[in-house]
Amino acid sequence: MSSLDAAFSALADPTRRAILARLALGEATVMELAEPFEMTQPAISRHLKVLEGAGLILRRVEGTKRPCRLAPTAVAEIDQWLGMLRQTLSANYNRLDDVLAAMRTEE
Amino acid sequence: MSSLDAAFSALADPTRRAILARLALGEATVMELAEPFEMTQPAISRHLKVLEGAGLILRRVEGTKRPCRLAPTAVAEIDQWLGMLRQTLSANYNRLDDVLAAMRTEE
DNA sequence: CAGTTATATAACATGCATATTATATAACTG
DNA sequence: CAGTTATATAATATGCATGTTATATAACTG
Repeated sequence: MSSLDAAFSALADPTRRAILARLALGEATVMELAEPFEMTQPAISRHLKVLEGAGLILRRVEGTKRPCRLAPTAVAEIDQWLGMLRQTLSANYNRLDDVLAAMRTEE
Repeated sequence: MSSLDAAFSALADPTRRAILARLALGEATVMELAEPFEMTQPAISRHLKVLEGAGLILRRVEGTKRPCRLAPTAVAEIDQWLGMLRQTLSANYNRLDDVLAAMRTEE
C-alpha cells in the first residue's frame, strides 16, 4: 500500500479524524483518547495502529503509558498530492469555457 | 457518511487518484479514463460513481458520452480540515519541549 | 509479592468495498 | 431499421476493515 493510500485511508474514518483533532490539542495517552468514544479500548488501540502506520502519529514509551502526538511531517505529503489538483482547479476556474460548461450543466 | 468521510475514502484508492490526476489534464470520457487501466469498464464506472458521490468530479451528458471533469470546490473542504492539523503541527514544530521530546524518542 | 492499571493481541463476527461477467439502455451510424 | 458504441446496472465472489470479548504482558503501587 502506498503511503498516500495509507494516509487517505486513515483519514477516511471519523473516529480517527476525531483522534487527530484531539491530538492537535496536545499529547494524550490511549486511555485519554479512548474516553470520549463509545468504543472499547482495543478498538481505539487498533485505530492508533492505523494512524501510526500511516505516519500520522508518533508514540513514545513512558512507563505503562504510550503517549501519542501528531507526526510533524504528516500532512506534508498529502498536501503535496492535493497541490496537483489545486493548481488545475484554480486554473480551470478562471477559464471562460469551463465556467460556461459548468453553468450549462447546472441548468 | 460525512462529506469528509466520502472525500478521504475516495482518495484512498490509487485508481481513483490516478483518474483525478488524469482529469487534472482536462475533461475525459469514461472510455478514455478506463483505457490506461487493466480493469473492466464497469469497474471504472463504479470508481467514477464514488468520485462523483464524494463531490470530487462532475459529469455532463453529451450524446452517449459522459465527459468527467474535476469539481472546482473539491479540494477546499479537505484543505479546510487539514488546516487544523497544519496549524498545530507548525506550532509544535517550533516549541522547544516538543522538539526535545521528538529527539529523545528517536534515540 | 499481590493486585491494579495501561496497553496490546488473538479469535471471531459482520458488513462494506471492489472486481468480474452478463446484460440493459440509449444514442449514434450506415 | 440494424448494428455498433458508450455507459450503467445487476448478480456474484472475495477480501479487508472494524468492532467485540477474552486474554496476555508489562509496569506501577501498596
